[in-house]
Amino acid sequence: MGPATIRDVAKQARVSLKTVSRVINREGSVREQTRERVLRAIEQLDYRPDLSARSLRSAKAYAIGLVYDNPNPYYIIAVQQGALAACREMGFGLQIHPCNSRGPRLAEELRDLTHRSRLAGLVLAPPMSERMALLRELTAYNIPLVRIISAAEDPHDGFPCVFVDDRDAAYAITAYLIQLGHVRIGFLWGGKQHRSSPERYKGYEKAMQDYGVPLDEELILEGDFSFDDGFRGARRLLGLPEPPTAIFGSNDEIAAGVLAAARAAGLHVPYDLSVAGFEDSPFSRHSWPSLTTSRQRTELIAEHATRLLIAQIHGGDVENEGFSPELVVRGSTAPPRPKQ
Amino acid sequence: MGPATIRDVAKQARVSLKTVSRVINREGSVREQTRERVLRAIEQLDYRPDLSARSLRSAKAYAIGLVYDNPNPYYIIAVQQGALAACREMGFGLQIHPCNSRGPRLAEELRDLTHRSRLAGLVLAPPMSERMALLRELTAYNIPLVRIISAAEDPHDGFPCVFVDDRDAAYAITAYLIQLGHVRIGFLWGGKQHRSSPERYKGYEKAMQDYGVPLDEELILEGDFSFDDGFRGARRLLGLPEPPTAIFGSNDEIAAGVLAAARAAGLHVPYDLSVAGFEDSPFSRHSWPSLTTSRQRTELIAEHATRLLIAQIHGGDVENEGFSPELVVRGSTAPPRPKQ
DNA sequence: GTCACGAATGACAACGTTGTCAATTTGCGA
DNA sequence: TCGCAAATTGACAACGTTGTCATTCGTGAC
Repeated sequence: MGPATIRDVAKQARVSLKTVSRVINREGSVREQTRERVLRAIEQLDYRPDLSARSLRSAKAYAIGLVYDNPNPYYIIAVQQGALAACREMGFGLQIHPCNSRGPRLAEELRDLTHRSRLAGLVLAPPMSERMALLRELTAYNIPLVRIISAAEDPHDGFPCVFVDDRDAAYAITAYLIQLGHVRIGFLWGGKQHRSSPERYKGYEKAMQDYGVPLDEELILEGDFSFDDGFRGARRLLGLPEPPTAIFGSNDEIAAGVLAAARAAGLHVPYDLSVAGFEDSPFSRHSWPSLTTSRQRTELIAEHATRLLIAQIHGGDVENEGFSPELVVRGSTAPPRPKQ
Repeated sequence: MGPATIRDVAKQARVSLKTVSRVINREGSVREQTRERVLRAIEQLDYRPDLSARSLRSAKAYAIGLVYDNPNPYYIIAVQQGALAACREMGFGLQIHPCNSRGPRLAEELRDLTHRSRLAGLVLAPPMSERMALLRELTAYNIPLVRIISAAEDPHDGFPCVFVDDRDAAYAITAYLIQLGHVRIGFLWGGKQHRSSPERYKGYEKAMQDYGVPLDEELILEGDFSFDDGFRGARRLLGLPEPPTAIFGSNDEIAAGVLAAARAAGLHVPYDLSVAGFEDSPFSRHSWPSLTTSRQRTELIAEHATRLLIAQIHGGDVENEGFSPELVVRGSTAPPRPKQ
């Protein structure tokens, strides 16, 4: 005999199924005395409602999906933690769905997932959250969704989101480097498939322009968020006739690669070269020297996005919300060595 | 009108519900011609069976739970990936369940999870997988489970498992250091709540004994798998009158802390000090110098554990299986500097 | 004591699927 | 052509829950 059912509870408490149901769902219209009898029976039998049966009957869903395609474990774990926190609080389950953002039939895949598992909606992390075509398809399928995206301001494009101002954060880092006295500041791009990459670049560009520092194409290199990109990019920059005195990597992993390249070139960070990253991953704290970077409260952001999704499902008002990363100054940045 | 149901398919194909069900579940006893009509209808209506209804009726579950409490994102992501791979292949869903291994009512928590979400069973990662009391309780609740544990050999204790021979791996690393010529080899423990910690220590101890190298209590320090433990531990060891020429950290994070401490002390790794880690995390590749470590195929191990669980649920024979980590030699180890 | 009315409770159907078992059809030998 | 077993198909109940609606109960006014 498996777990107790509502039927067992009803029998034990000498009430009907429906009354037990009412107690469980706090519907009211149950006398205090009856309620207590039912609660005692639930306690005694260790009864827990079966989510399958419940969502089947009530046509409501009690789980949401978390969709991502991101190689960074720290990011993923933080997003999962945040989403789980919100889910647990709201009594929802969480179904994780790592997937290939370049897959050919992603919309169908997500729809199948949603229907098969009776998901109430989806939280989309970058870069899926930035595919307008995908968003439109999912919306056409009537799937509620909330995006986590990189944007300087509320996009007001009809798709609810939590947006992170990468541009502003990159601006802050660049401005900080400029204020330290740097003029030749290298920039290493992240992956182009993430919208945060151009956003971060725009922040860099804007700060350079605002402070009247000339942009030098030579100091700007493409990449894909990897350690190796940082290593190779830095090696190339440091080999220039007039190398940069500071390098801003689009994430901490790139910056870690830059640190390694600097060390290999015999340069002393931060005195010979300042290095800045982005993300505040443990890398940035444990590297030597520790990295100046930009802290995103990823867990909080994911939690908020999840809450937003659940509110939307409940038919509440849905207000997009923005988060600004904050500058974290550590040991990898210093004024440039005075020219001799 | 929501997603198509089996009823819609039946109507479209002009057959009974049951026949559609038979086609979906490959039960046979359906004429080829009928089968095709049904398949066409399924295709046209984009029908997907509802997992809630299915598991509700068939009393079978189509999802398993993955239970962990581990601060290491790389480990978690790898375990998730492996479990997901097996689940997808077998048509199962995966419910992740990070939890507090020291929680007071863990068994009840897991039972509730299992019942509420109709899970077919649980995959337990360390350290939950090592709590015999917990295992007994779950078994008493009739919850199928498979453990991922650290053990030198099949424990034959009645609880199915996939076991990883940490002891052997630690032996290999220690033996390698000894063969390089090291005699004073420091050992920094991992967290005591993980069985892999004493296992790794035993491997270290056995290698020292086998090679006739005296153990020195002074060189063996406790810790908890963290960067800071590595940093502090190394600082203490390096301050000894007769410091070690090599330090073996119980995981890569500890080893990264050791690297940082060595750098702070002005030592050149590997010439002044050899450092070895454990786990083959990206840390170990991206640190400077890159770390000699031990590679566990975590993803494969988790996939295998999941497969084992599903086989067990299907009532198949369940054979425990062992995995041996392999030694990965990189730049952080070298022969000791000859005494002057 | 009766009546009316709202609160409390219960009977029953339904959600989408599969298990059981009976009904129908098919194929094949006589 | 008929009979019969095997193959194919379908009717119906059931899984555990909640929605709908009817019924019963308790209470206060007359």
